[in-house]
Amino acid sequence: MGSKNCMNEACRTTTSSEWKKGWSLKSGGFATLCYNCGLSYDNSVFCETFHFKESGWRECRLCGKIIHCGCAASRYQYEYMDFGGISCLSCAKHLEIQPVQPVQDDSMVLMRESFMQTPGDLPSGPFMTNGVKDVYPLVTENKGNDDKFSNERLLHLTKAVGANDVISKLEQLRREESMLKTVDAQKCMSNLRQQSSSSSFLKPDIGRPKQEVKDTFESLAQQSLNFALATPLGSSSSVLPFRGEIIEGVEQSKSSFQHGKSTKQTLSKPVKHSPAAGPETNKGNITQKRFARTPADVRGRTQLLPRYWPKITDQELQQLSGDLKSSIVPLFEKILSASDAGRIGRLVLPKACAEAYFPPINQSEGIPIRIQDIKGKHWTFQFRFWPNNNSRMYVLEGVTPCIQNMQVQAGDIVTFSRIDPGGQLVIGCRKATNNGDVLDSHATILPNGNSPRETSYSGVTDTLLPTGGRTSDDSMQQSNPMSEKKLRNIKNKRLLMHNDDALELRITWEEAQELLRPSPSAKPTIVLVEDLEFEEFDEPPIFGKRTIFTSRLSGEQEQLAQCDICSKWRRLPVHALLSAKWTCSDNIWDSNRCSCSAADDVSPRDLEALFTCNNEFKRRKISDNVSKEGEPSGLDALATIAVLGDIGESSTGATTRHPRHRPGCSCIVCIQPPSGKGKHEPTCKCNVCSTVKRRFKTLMMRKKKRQSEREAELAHEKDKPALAKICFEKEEEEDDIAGNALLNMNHHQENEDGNRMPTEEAKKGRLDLNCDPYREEDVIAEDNGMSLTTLMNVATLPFDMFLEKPNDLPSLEASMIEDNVAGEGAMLLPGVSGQENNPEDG
DNA sequence: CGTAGGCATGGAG
DNA sequence: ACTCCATGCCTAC
Repeated sequence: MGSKNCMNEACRTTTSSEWKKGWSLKSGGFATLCYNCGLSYDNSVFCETFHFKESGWRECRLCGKIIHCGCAASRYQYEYMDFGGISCLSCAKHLEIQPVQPVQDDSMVLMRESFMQTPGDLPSGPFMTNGVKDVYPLVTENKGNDDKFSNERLLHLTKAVGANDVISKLEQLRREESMLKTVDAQKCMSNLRQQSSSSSFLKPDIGRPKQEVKDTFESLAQQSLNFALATPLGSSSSVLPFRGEIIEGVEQSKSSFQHGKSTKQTLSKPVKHSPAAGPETNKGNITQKRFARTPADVRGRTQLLPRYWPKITDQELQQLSGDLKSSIVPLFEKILSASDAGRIGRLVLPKACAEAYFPPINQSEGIPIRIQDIKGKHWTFQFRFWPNNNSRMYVLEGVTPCIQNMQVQAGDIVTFSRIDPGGQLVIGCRKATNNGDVLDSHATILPNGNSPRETSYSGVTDTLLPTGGRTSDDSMQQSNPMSEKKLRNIKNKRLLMHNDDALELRITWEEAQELLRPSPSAKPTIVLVEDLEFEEFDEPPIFGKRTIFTSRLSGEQEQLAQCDICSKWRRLPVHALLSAKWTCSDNIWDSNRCSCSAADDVSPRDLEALFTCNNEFKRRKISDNVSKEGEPSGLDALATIAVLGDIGESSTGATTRHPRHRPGCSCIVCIQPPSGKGKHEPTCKCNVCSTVKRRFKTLMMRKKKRQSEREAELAHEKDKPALAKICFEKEEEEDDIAGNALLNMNHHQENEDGNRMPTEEAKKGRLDLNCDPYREEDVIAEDNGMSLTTLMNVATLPFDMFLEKPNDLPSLEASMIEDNVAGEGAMLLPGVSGQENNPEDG
């Protein structure tokens, strides 16, 4: 590893032999620690493995950000929330992490700031965010004793907390410090010991060893002291800063509530897709977003999985504190499982939470525990555990009345908080209808405007609801023994949540796809893929303005864009690429409509029709994603979108609707006259026609290519004629099927999967070949996601790029199109005949 | 037989 | 390989 200097100013050990093996790194190998002071000498201290398996991260009470202390976390674990001290995991000795100067008064602030690196200084790595808040690693270099409020310090502060907050933060600091001076720590500790011993559940077990009881008192008092000092600060976080003197050598207790077998630290890697993750989101109105609060004390933080972190908003916390007229410390929360909400009345408590925040129990039967709800009503539960795999499973028994009283059910969230001082536990609830309720969820507004629960949950919520024992389970399993696993999965809360998230993510991604535009400065590189030209960009795409692509009956393409200022809709050329911020003045294509004073290009009536249909389309899109039953293809969707835009010239009222479509529907099906009027001309260049022709052309060319290759192979492999013939015929058959499907406007991904097993129905062209019954993932990805997205992109891109000669299809192929369309080539929309579906008809 | 209590099992991380 | 935990399953009442 070479000779290195220890980063610790007070150590500065320079040696190549005295670095010792530290924590394991995700990338393999180990961090190296200074043998002298234990500090890591390189950035490995910041590796992901480190800072979430170990406890070197804490919340800065200055700026509220998660900050790394720079300590040798493989050896030490924090017990306090200020920067002054850490506790050794092995010997429980309390140590200072900054041995240069004693920590007191103003110097504490100085030290904090000297540790803090500004975001611009951060080395690249996964530690930039932890999914909750910004993460600012600390360095241990001492920047000297310059003025606490020097420009440099202010700059650091500015970068760290945002310019608007600097003044208030400094003022807050001054208040804290003046207040600290008035606090008699000893008296406070004494008082809190009394509170602790009189608390309903903070009483130490009689059977516990004296030392443990003493430790409990010490720790309790320390925690309560921390909180008592922290509460008046009005911090938005739940940190419990400790501002007292760091007492060298004071023996620290282990966790006061840590009972039973000590648990491994389970804090997993950060959830980086948390709604509030990242600097950008942090700059926003963070109080409006539900983000995962770090647990109420360090012990909790190091042991709780992020999914249990309380995600109460500041507003909710304020309200709760106001309602209860107390200071509330959010502890943890849990999404109710079916079992939890079931009538058995047993709420499984996360082990780490139970051991961190509930009183220690040594007997399986546990103890009765009084918990108050947010209305002040008290409930008594039995807090107990079951031995389980050499471990414990903690449960609250008798929760049914409370659960029912709160009107929560499986999937909803129960929260546990603590009133400090006093330690009274508070149970609350939160309905799972909020997008941000689930940690892994994404702040996504579904395209249909519904909440995730209203969409994704529907249909499975019942399964989650209390089923009252195994009777219903049995019946379900008996009725369909093959799907027992699936049923289990559906009932699995975790899976359910993840599925929901995936759905949201997929939809969001699709939507995002629609908004992607090449960077203005990007020069595309043209690459040929299967005879098709694609533009490749070195630069990442940018997000453009959402527009609606339309086509008139004449086949002319256009798109509608809304002005960000006047909200009027403007008709623009289909090739127009708009930036995310777009106004009428940017309308360079129409001099008459380049001002907000110009009349709206689209009448309100047409707009209404447009959005009605657009919503219908999106609703169907989501429905397809959820149920996988409806099978409108991507091309259908594209066609729908395309023709939806005919609002300008073809009012929806003038169309003939298929009886199975709802009134008001003006989708591709409904606007198609049954007599065949209004069909697309053979020379039509609309998105749909172009796509079909292009795809077909590619298919045919590839088929010919394969045929010639096969013929060449056959000529060389005459000893295997039979096998070659079979292979050839199989491919030919697949191509025919693919061709049929393509011509049916229902297959837009060329099928190269030789494993597919065409059925008799498929051979007849009756099946939707998007759905491979042998590959479920194909059904999901291709039918709903990829194909649609692909086509949406196709619709977004200039079509001429792909279509060299739109009308040069061989007459044979053109006739095939017609044959298939007029014949059995039916797109199988549920309940809709193919002829009505097919815009190529004619 | 139905229900509740307690433990076991297995999927997920 | 291990822990956690949702829930299945067995048993006693």
